[in-house]
Order: sequence, then C-alpha cells, then structure tokens
Amino acid sequence: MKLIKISKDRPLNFGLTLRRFQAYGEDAANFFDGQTLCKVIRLGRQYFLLRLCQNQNAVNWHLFPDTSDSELIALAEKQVNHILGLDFDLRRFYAAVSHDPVFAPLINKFHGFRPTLSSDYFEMLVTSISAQQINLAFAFTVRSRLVRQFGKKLSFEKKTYFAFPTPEILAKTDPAKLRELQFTRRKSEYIVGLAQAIESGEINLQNLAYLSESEIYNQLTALKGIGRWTVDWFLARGLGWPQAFPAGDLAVRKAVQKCYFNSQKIDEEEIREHAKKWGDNANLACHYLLAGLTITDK
DNA sequence: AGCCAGGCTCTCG
DNA sequence: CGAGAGCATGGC
Repeated sequence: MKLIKISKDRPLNFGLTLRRFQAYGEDAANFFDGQTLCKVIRLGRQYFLLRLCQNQNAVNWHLFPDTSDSELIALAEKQVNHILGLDFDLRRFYAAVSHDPVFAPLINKFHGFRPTLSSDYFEMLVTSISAQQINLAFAFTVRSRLVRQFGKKLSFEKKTYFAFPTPEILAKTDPAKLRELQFTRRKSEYIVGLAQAIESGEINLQNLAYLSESEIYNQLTALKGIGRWTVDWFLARGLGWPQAFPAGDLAVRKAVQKCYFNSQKIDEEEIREHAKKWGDNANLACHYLLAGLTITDK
C-alpha cells in the first residue's frame, strides 16, 4: 500500500474530484462509490486492480494482485497522479483569481477540486466520441456496455471489474457489434476506425504529447469522428495542458455565458477569445466554471 | 409531443 | 467555402 499526502501546499478534495465517475450514472471503467475508486489498469503487460481511497490527510492506494516490482509501482503512482489531477498547480490558480468576483466563490466552495486526467489516451478519445451530441447519462450507459462487453475482467472480493477495452480488441470488432450496444452507426465506425488506426501505426497516441498544438490537432482531426471539441478535451483531460480550454463545449459555453455575458448566446470564437485571459490557468478555470454550473445550480 | 443533449460528417448551393 | 440535414435515443 502507498500513501500520498494531502497538504495545504497541494490541496485535494477527493470526493469532488472523482465525482464525475458517479455523477452521470454507472461508469464501468471507473467504479466509484463515493469512497473508493476501483479501476483496472494495465502496467507493463499485466492487469491490476487499482484501489484508491482517502484516509484523513492522505490518499491510500494499492494494487491487486500486490507487487513489489518498483517499476510497476512507479507506473501506478504516475497513474494515480493523473487520476487525481495532482500535477495541476491549484495554488497558482487560486492566487490569480482570488479577487475575481466570478471565481472567488467557486474556489472557496470547491477548494481542492481537480480535473481528473486519463493516462489511457485511447480511453480518453473513445469516451469523448461516445459523449458527442447526446446527454452524458446516456453516453455513460452506452460506454459502460462497451467496457463490460470488451474489457478485460478482473475479480476482487467477489466483485468483477473491467479494464477499458484495448485498441487490439476493438480493431478486430465488427462495428455492427457496437451498434447493438446503441452507439450510433457512425460512432461505431469511428471507434473501430480509431482502434484500427492505432493498431496499424497510422497514429501513435503516445507520441502526441511531444507535438505542437496544431500538429496534434491535424493528426487527430484527420481521423473520422474526431473534431475540434474532442481534441480540446484530449488536450484538457488527456494531456492535461494547463492552457487547454474546450470553448466549443456546450456546458462550458453555458457557464461562460452565464457568468460573463448575462446568459446571452455567445459564439465559440468569442468564448475562445474570452478564455485567453486565463492563460495557463484556463484548464482549471474551465473545470471550476463547469463545477459551478453543474453543482451549484441543482 | 417535441426539442434538446458537454459534435461530427456529408451534401448541397 | 458556409449553411443545414442527419445521426439515435433518453430525458424533461
């Protein structure tokens, strides 16, 4: 078992950060009951169940089956960091907006809230594709069916958990099988197409982290089913870019319109322009605005 | 009932 | 090019 300390220098609101794994219904790949997050991850060539929970001023995590392999432990620790968004600089963000009339109440109410990142870029993209143009609850339902159907199974304490399906598996899958899970015909083709592009080497997702924004944008949007919105979320919650801001996102637009434009409709480019003032805090600003919209208003 | 969901592609004009 | 239809289905 490993510990990660929570301190004033690096605050973390565990429940709020992981809230999105249960706020829209079941997430079969990220099982969170409000206390413990259970996620099947791949380290090297082996699958493990990662369990993560809060205990006082620390986060406890451990792997099942247990391992003493220090390389695997280091990989797992990196994933824990991503999942909890621990690399974001909250203090810098809070300092920058502490006197801002919009953000002051948000950073107070949501102190320690962090965007959760996905280390699995394929999972990140498929998750975005599944959420295009439908309500999130339905998106989670359909995606969970995909996970149960094609994800590696792992049992622990009489419960079964599922890894997110690999590109290898989905590349060999008939899109009609995904259509049966109630993905649209198009989305079924996009997901299988993406998996095949990865398998064939047409695209290397791991390599994207080293490219410029325009190169990432060009490479990803060359794939069917991936547009600007999906790339923006990939930058924000996949690569964790501090300056990422998904200005085309419907909920983000609503939040910005509500907070800064008296709820008037503003087009995407204006919102993108407006977000520039947040600079390297844009990603955090985006997530706090969203939290304010989806949590305060209900 | 009908319109909208944390979009993207394809087809027209 | 830019606008507009089509996708599929749950929720309000």
